Amino acid sequence: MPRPQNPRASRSAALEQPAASGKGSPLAVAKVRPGYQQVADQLRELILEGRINAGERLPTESELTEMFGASRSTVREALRILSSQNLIVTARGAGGGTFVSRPEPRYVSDILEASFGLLSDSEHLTVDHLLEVREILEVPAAGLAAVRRTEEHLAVLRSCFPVRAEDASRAHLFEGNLRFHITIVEAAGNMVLPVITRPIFSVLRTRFLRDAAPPAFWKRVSRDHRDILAAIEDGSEGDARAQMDRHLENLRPTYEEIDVAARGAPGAQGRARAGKES
Amino acid sequence: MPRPQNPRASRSAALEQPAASGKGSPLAVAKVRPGYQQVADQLRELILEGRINAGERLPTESELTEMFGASRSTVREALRILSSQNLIVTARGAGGGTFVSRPEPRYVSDILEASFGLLSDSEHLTVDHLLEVREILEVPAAGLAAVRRTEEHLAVLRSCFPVRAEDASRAHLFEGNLRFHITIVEAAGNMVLPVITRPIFSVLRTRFLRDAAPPAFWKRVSRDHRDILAAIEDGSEGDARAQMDRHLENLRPTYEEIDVAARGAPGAQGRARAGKES
DNA sequence: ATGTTTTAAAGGTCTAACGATTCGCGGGAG
DNA sequence: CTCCCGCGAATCGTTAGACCTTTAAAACAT
Repeated sequence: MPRPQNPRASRSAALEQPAASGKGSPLAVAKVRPGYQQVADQLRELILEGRINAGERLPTESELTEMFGASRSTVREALRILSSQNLIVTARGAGGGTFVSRPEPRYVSDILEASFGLLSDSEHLTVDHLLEVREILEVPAAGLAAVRRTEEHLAVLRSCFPVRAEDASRAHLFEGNLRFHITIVEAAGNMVLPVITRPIFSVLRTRFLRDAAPPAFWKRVSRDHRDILAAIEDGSEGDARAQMDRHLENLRPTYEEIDVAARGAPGAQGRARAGKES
Repeated sequence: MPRPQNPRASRSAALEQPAASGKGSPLAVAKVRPGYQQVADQLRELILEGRINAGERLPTESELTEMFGASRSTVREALRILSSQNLIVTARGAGGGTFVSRPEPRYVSDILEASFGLLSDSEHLTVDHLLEVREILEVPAAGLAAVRRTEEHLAVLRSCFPVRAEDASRAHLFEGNLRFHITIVEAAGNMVLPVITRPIFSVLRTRFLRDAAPPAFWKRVSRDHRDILAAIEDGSEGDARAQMDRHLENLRPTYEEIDVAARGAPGAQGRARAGKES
């Protein structure tokens, strides 16, 4: 292999205005942008400005082709860009077309998860950082949840405990764990919190915890959760914060041990393998 | 206009596995997915799994065409999807090709900003929620910054104050404001914090504050900032938290007044207009 | 009325070029 | 020998046109 590695400039694109005509060199010019980028930028502008409202239909691909003076392929590539940013959805058939998407929080979480996952590989995003963010977010969230939770939230929280010991697989245990914490941040009544918390949770699991925690760990988690739930049931903000804080402190050592072990023993898991496909 | 509105199902796509073969109906089948989605999904998998590392080159479009048994158009649409998720970058010319992108935190912020902006329109994401998240994030961040800040951070923070009164335009004032807060969360030493804080800041400005704040507001901001800076210079975690908390409480009324005013007086600004293009 | 067939609109896919950009190499000028 | 220029190849960017598939609604038959 002849060093493929790093090509030329990074050429950000994606979410930038073509402008950049500000100060600096008096000969500042805009870099050439591919047609599909220009089309995508303009359409995104229209959507973000609210010129086309959620649920409304965009012109057909043929019409866009005419409007922009570009070929259908170019227009379609622009539409793929927008659709992968969840700004539009497409439907085939007679009443079909391209529609401005109603934003769904779940999409944002998915994107964040992919991004954090990559950042945790190459940039300096460590397990400590992620746990720190969990503390920053979930401790206040637990406090708010104690005040704002509904009966439905409490019901879900009570259902997050393993029913029969040893029946639950690791995956199952983690599922309950995830649901417990996500429900709490949802009960805090602020949409932003679950959107951010969920991807951090996922990354912590897939890249760091990796189902390697011992049963004792899950025992402790279960006990902690009971205490947290009790505080939230009581509606005691301070107590809920304290319990959540304690809980997150408790599980930090396990995450760090597993992380260190994974680093020490190479060839353990998934990332950075030299693929040898068929 | 014959009611364009909401087409059929939302058809999430984007970041899902084709699987879904689990429990539920015994006749569970996978929905038909367009070719470009399948190609994008597979390539994304390869990248996220680390089978292809950052900076490495993917096969050329012609090779992918052969590998997937799809036309070049289809492959290219898949590549556009991945590039808009900042997983790849493309370079033209001889040594060119498609390269796995090194993730940059800034991209994540851009995506979050667009997403939060849309959510603040149609979903229940209010100015109160955003301010609440700022408190949750920035109060602990200020505390951490007081402990972890370097001299460089302090230098930047000191440069964020308006030099001459009335010289600074609203945009300029906000720029300094933004830089001050972002620098603090950066000084906290946790990459995740600025990534999340920046888009929240931007959305608060563009959708709620809209440069409508009176000079008295900016006076107060400036005074608060001085107090916060002093606490961070002192290295006093508790003090820094307290000052930041107070600051955010101080500016809440202004945001809310402007928000209410904008709602009360229609036709004020940008979003939700019935477009009438040429 | 109700069920079936036809039709037309729209996105999805394919093919086959040609254009534009960039790197590296080789030849000519100094 | 060195430097510069230009040429060619590799690769993405763009176009044009055709055909397929899906879907809703209109037309038709029962």
